Amino acid sequence: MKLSFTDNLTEITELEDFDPVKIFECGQCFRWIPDESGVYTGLFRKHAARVWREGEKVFITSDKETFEAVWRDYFDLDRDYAEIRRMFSIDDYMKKAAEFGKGIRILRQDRWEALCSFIISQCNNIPRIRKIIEALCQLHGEPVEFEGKTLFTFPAAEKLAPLSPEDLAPVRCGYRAPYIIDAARAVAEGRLDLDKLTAAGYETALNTLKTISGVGDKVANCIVLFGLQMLDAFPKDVWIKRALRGNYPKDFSPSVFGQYAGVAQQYMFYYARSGQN
DNA sequence: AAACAGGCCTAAA
DNA sequence: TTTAGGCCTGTT
Repeated sequence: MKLSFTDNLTEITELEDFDPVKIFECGQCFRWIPDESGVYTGLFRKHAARVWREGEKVFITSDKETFEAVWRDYFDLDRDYAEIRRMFSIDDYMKKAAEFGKGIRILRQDRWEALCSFIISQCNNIPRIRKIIEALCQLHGEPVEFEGKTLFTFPAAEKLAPLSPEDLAPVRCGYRAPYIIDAARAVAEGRLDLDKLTAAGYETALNTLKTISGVGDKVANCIVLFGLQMLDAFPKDVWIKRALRGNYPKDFSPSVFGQYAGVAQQYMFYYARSGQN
């Protein structure tokens, strides 16, 4: 990976494994929106940017300082995904999935946002998940002025904690409203300290998250993977279950994919959903 | 129109 | 410990 900076633009070259379309559309996040030419706009906390790829170059509208403080970490740029993909040549299906998903990276997302987002994702489809999260941000997030437009941050737990489920009615999240508020209260009151979960280890983190109502095994694994960067977590949604059923023995354990099983999961999810197999 | 969508919760075997 | 039914809402 090679970096060069101008005033408000970071240019990355010599980095094969960075495809904005796959990163933002592979299902790990819901708030990066493309324009008609494939340029994505989004935020991490209060930091907004546009991101796109032209041939061998990746661009992020960010000065050097913000890139080093925010985006380098957010895009997990110090991890070698090409090397990870090589480790997945252990079986034919996974090899194809990793080739197909080449360019995906696991974002280091905000934990609280990941918790809420995957509560919302349950029994839901992606367009509606996006819509609900966007409404939540517009109604309760903080405005951020960016290139002449107003974007909104993901609302802080403290902001949602005092609300009632009825207050969330305009968000149209249905029966998930009390789940979101429960989670917000747990975080705001300090009962759930997301920052301490990483040190607690996988099992403890998973079980702690599952004490929040509306967070079961699948959602908890998503939070652990996308919010806590435990890349061995392997959330099993219906697509993954289908892929496993069709291509692996019944007693198959994702632990054969090792410490990056979660990355394997993401390649597999993206591949399964693409309908290419 | 009825079923389904990146589950979870509760009650009941 | 596993299984069925219900749940908000929007789309097909």
